[in-house]
Amino acid sequence: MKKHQNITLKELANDLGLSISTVSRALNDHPDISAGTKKRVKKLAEKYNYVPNVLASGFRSHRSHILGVIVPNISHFFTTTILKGILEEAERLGYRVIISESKNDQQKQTEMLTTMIHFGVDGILLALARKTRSVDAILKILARIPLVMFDKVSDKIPCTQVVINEEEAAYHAVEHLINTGKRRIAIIKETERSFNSEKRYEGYLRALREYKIPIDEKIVLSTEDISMTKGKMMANVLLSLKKRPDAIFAITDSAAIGVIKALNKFRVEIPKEIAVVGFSNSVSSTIISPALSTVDQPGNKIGRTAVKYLIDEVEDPKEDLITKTVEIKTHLIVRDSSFKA
Amino acid sequence: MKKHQNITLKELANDLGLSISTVSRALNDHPDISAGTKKRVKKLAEKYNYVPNVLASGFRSHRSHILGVIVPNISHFFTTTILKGILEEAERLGYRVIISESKNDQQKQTEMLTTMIHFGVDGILLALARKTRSVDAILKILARIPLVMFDKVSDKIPCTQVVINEEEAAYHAVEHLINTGKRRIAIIKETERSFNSEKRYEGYLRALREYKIPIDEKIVLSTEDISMTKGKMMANVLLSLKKRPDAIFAITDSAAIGVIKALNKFRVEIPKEIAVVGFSNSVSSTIISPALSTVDQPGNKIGRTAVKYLIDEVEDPKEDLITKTVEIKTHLIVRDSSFKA
DNA sequence: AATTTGTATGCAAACGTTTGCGAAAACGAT
DNA sequence: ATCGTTTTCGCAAACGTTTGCATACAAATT
Repeated sequence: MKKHQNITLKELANDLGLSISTVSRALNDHPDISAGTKKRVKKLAEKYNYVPNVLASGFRSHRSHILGVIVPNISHFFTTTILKGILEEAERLGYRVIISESKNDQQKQTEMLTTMIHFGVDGILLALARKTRSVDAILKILARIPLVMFDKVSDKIPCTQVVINEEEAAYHAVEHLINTGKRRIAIIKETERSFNSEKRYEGYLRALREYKIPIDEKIVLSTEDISMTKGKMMANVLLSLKKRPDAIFAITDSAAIGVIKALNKFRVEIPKEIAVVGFSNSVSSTIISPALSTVDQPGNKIGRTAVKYLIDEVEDPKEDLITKTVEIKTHLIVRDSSFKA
Repeated sequence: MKKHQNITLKELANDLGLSISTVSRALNDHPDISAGTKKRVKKLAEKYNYVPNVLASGFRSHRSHILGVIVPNISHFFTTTILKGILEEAERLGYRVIISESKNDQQKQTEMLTTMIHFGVDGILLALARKTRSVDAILKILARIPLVMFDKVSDKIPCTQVVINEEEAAYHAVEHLINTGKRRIAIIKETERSFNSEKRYEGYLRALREYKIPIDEKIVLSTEDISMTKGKMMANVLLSLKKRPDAIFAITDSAAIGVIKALNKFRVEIPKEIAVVGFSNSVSSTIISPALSTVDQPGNKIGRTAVKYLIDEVEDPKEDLITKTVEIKTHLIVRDSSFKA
């Protein structure tokens, strides 16, 4: 017999000789209830190990205390660090988290958004699927429940967004290469209209501009579905150039690792001939040899702050939409694939 | 005004001139309702885009359609592949999944189990925290709601368990080394009473026994909190031996990678002098050079089957506890760290 | 003493669904 | 025509909580 034999408000009330409503209010610290009864009630509740039936109270008060999270791919290390942060903070604040993977499929993403609403989540955390063309569906969601975006965001959606300082991070990565004497710095970025890629490219451009290094289109490479394999391919392209670069900035660790593999294959000395810098500080960046210099993104903090802002909104809903961007600081980790300072 | 203006059963009933109960039953395919009305009801429900209020129905029927998952660490690649499988299968069957991390902390684990119950999950999927000494708390949970364990299990808990054929997988890994001519095969395993480690060790022993290779305690190494660093340390130990091994089987990819790093450092030729085989087929196994031979564990399948069995139990609860072990087949992936067949 | 104000508690409705039971309608068999 | 069956449906209770309103009593004001 698997029974929910949890004690209920009614039983507490009976035991105390009080009404259900008084007990309920006492437990919720309602100002109408005297300090004495509150204490009495809470003590007994404690003793009987009373926990409110979440389903019932959620049903009644339209609050499930569940947050929905949608990410493109749960397997990316960086994503898991964010999820860790989300889980920790949510649990700390008494919320549970349901997670879904959009697999970078826009349709799946909108589907998940609506089913999450139907499941009664109190708010949604969203990292946009790549190739999200239309944000209409998301705007509709936004009109119904609190939404906070993180990592993969869009400026077309008026909500609070928690991101890293992509542009600045990239700027510092490139600046680091410049500081170690590199002057012909290639970049490997994404073709598709990716928010993150664009920002990082901007940082790259600004660094070159500020250090008065001319921009050479020949070593600005773009690829779609950036990956290790694509990194290898792009490295091959760069190696075949008459004027080879002396450094490569890949906007993704996986691509950077592909680059290193290609350079290793052709016995190019890293970082002497060509230095390499990646982005994300994935586990693999310390596995590859030479170890990859990369930008560390504090995923945990991103997750925590995203949750914090979301719950703020859940518990104190605003009438109007506000666009707020919270930038989390990153920092560069210099390893053997580029010179130490 | 963020309102839930979802259509309800009542409104449907009014529109159709039927009672709420009839509409409810029609939508749930109750045999009492005629085919005609069912069709009528479903059509209108479709038209109005009716979705049952999950909170309400959950409250009433004691079914939340939410599954709880507890894993030690969400950041392990293998874990994320399992989670992927869990998410896919659960969503396919109309369930949501809430995930928690025990961080290998037994107390946290029991805490999470109870809060999950209080949150009204229909069933729980559990991968045991390392160092779970007492299973009492889990047995209590088991008495209340369906529980299925996976990956990290314990034979002290009478429930269905979905695992890989640890022993056989290890056997084949070692057999492979033997087939490539290796005769002095070291193993790096865990000290603590880890179910997985024990099983893999048994497989190692059986392989040696069956191929009549004597077991040398000197090259059976144990460590706690097995990791890359520990792998390096163990490799150093093995290299300092008078009679070095000609192969190392690490029961974990991370340890195996540590081994490779150490061997590389001392310019030991892999696999000629010493071959290395790991376990898990993590992403890093293709990043390290030489690429690591390892046992691939089909995480996705593990997740899917675990969910399947759990939902089976949820939807058709059994009176008695049954211990059933489901073994998912693995297969060895041979890469450059050992000889190709 | 009468009235007002304030404090502390209880009553009962409501949230949307499921479900046991009863009743009406339709049908068949006698 | 009568009775029994079966089919199809509605009534109403129940799940545990929250909350607007009413009530009771005490304290304070006039």
